Amino acid sequence: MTTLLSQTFFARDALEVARDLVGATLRHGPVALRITEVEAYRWPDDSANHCHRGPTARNAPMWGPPGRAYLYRCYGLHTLLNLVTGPEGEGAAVLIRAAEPLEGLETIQGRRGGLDGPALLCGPGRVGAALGLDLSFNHHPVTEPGGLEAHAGRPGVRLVFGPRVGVDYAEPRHAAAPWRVADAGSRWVSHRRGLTRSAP
DNA sequence: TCTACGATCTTT
DNA sequence: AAGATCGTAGAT
Repeated sequence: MTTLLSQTFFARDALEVARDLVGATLRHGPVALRITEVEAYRWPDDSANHCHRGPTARNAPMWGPPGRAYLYRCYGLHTLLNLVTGPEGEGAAVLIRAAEPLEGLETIQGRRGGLDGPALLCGPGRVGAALGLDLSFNHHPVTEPGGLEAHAGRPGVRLVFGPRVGVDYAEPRHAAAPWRVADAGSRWVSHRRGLTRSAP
């Protein structure tokens, strides 16, 4: 049996939540995924964060209560899933970058054109596709039963850290910050290069 | 309104 | 190495 993560769990600094989300489970219908790689988009000092320039229509979910979904469309085709962190009124979230399939493999493969192996779930666009998400999931509470849910996993995962992917537009100190977190022992991790044992 | 482009992935 | 493909931000 598993338990839903609480709103309190998400009401912390994005980096802390990111560390604790690795190993947790995402569920949506027949699909269950074990989170293996995430990135923290922190508040207030993070120029890579979508909220860095203040509220907009797109980033509205990030300013809302913790434990909600923030989805956004990237490059016109990929739907990227974030989980909102920190207290309401602060714009922070954790991007889900990769996961390992636990249940619903056939459903995932159906959504991904029958692919197999880590290519199925390594990369944030693939995670969104595997879970069958779209922008209508914005604001959805993953701390409540029904629809997309986040459940606690087993603690004690060995973690590795590194710079976030695709944030070269940010200030160098933010682009280089080791705010990407992954399961050291998992093969379901994208861009393994750049990850080290040293915590930030 | 208009324009440029992105927290990406696939194919060449 | 480049194309797909569109919502959004920032400019006008």
